[in-house]
Amino acid sequence: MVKRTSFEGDGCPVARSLEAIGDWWTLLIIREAMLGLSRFGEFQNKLGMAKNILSVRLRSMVEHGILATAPASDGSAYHEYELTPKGRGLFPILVALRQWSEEFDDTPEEIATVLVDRDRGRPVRKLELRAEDGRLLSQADTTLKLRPVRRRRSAS
Amino acid sequence: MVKRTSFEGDGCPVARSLEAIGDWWTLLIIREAMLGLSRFGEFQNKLGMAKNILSVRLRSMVEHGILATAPASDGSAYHEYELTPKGRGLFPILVALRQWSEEFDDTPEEIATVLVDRDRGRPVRKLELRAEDGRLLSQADTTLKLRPVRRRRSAS
DNA sequence: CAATATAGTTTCATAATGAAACCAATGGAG
DNA sequence: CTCCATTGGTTTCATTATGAAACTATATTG
Repeated sequence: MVKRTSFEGDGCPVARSLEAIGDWWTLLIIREAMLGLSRFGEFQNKLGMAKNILSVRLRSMVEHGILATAPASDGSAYHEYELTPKGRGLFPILVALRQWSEEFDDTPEEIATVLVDRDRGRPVRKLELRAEDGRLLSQADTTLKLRPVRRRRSAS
Repeated sequence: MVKRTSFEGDGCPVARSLEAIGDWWTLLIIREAMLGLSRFGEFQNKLGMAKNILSVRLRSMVEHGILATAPASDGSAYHEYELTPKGRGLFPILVALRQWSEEFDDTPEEIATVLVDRDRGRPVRKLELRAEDGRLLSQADTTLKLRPVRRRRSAS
């Protein structure tokens, strides 16, 4: 073993995202950040995780551009962690994970919360994958295509 | 340290799904399974991972009901791993991860593939989250609600 | 100024990961 | 039927990651 294998150079976009968020804690930290938490102690309290691990994770997330540090909004000398647009972009992943649990968990009655539409207070629909023309797609309706290699030209 | 913390009892559905698929390899194995791989050697070859780790992962996925073993379809005495409905249900998560990379990766030109609609061969749209009535929702349009605790009644 | 809270870092033990060697059961060639 | 390669693992061992607890430095509160 040299290192826990890294997927940085991999052409697979799934592998690439796992490189940044594919560990046990990162997505949970993101989830809490989306709910408004921003301070080290808040994360540590809410998640009950070891402080050294939290420290390492937060640093890594900042390096990956998922979180950014900012001076504390309450005027204190401490700083806080806030989601960048890249971090907020993880929302669909959290929703997908949630919906998978809701649909397939053996004991779904233990799930404490429901994601609702703020206006109506009604549960949201399942995530939908659609074709360009709007047709709903399932996995069987999709394929992977090699991305056209866009060669850079000297002029134009 | 006693154990790598488990999220089994947690009420958060995100944590619950991470319990099953929140490690470095599981989702990549799923991805390959969705592309049609089913044999131990195929996974090992394609992913280039250590055999002992693959062995542990496959066993865990079978235990979690994501994969099932079946007699080999080619008539040999070996068996193969195939996705269960629960496993196929992970598709939106893979799509969400892919789209996050596509949108936020620093070097998106390195991404090798595009997910297309099989009929037209055109790239799919971004995953859409909609309200019951069909309105498109962003994170800001949603909230978490406590799930009503459904008490079990003796009769009725 | 003393006490306490915040945000970490350090130290140490244990668990997970990975590479490589090993092994048992097929499957195939002759 | 016999020998050999392939498949599908397990075992062993070294290294890395994780976690609990103690420790520390700075900031805030009384």
